[in-house]
Amino acid sequence: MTNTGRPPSRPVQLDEVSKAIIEQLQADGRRSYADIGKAVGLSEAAVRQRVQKLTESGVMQIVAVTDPMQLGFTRQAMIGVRASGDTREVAARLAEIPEIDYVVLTAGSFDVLAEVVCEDDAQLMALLNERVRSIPGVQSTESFVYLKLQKQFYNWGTVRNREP
Amino acid sequence: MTNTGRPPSRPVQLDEVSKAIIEQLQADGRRSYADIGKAVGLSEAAVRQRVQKLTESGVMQIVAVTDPMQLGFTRQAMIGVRASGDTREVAARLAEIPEIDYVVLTAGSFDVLAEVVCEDDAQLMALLNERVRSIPGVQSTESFVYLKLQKQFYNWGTVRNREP
DNA sequence: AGTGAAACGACCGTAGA
DNA sequence: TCTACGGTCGTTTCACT
Repeated sequence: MTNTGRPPSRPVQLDEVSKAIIEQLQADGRRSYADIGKAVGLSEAAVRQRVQKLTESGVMQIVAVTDPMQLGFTRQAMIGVRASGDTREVAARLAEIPEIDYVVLTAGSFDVLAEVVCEDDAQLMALLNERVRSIPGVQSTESFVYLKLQKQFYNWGTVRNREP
Repeated sequence: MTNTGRPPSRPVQLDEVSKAIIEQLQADGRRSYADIGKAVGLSEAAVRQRVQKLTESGVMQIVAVTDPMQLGFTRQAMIGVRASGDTREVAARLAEIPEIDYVVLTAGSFDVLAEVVCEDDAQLMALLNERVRSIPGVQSTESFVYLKLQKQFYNWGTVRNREP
């Protein structure tokens, strides 16, 4: 169930049919295997076997996603963090914050990038000052407040953590 | 089907039961309504009605997500873009690039943030120089290569575009 | 790996509290 | 908005290719 995480010994090669199946499920994760079969030219059983293989091998996952905007989280931002010491610890601390839904360690002029989802500016400001900048090792932060999301396509990486 | 996008006239208030249903579907988007009903203490029909309402109103979506690592896309990076002129046009151009899965217009020292998913450094470099930095209006870019994804939780924003 | 068929279980519409 | 129930369709298993 849980994916091992890291590095693919050898990348999984998908044929056109599997890609088509994934596309169907990207449009609607609950589409029936029978419908998908009709769309890609395969029997229901064959589709189901492929989907099972894709999910069990950890290549694909079918999940619910929610719209933060409609739930009242109207303020989003990316926070760039510069840190001293072990940046993994800083990242782990950031990941503990429920309002932060995305944390990645990076090479570049930031050590960590974190995306926050807040209800308003006040919550964002409080979060930044009270819970982000107070983490030991955090030297400075830079915030990029979202104005408009232009494109979003779902991938997932090596870790999939629920909020703590 | 398509969500209107933007600003919630009034945020949707979810009760504990709906939150529990969403949690079930975040763990497994194909879990049956009957199973979910057992978990949250509701009949199958009631669960189905709530899920239908959540999806039709655009609060929730059930989709397949894939793991770029396992598919051979081992290089990911966030690109910060500084641009002159209309940043919306730059964002639109970035969104046309298939390897870019995430584009957001921001207020801050970058005008646009874009996440790229590449197979290797060579592809990333070519992408940056040939297709990003060549976009009219792009003044400078800064790249943050991903070392480790620490946390990821799925939300979706105002736009959900498939690759062009 | 894929197909086909039969048993089972999930899903859907409707009726009623 | 929930439960109850019957009809329909999807899913599962298995034998076969």
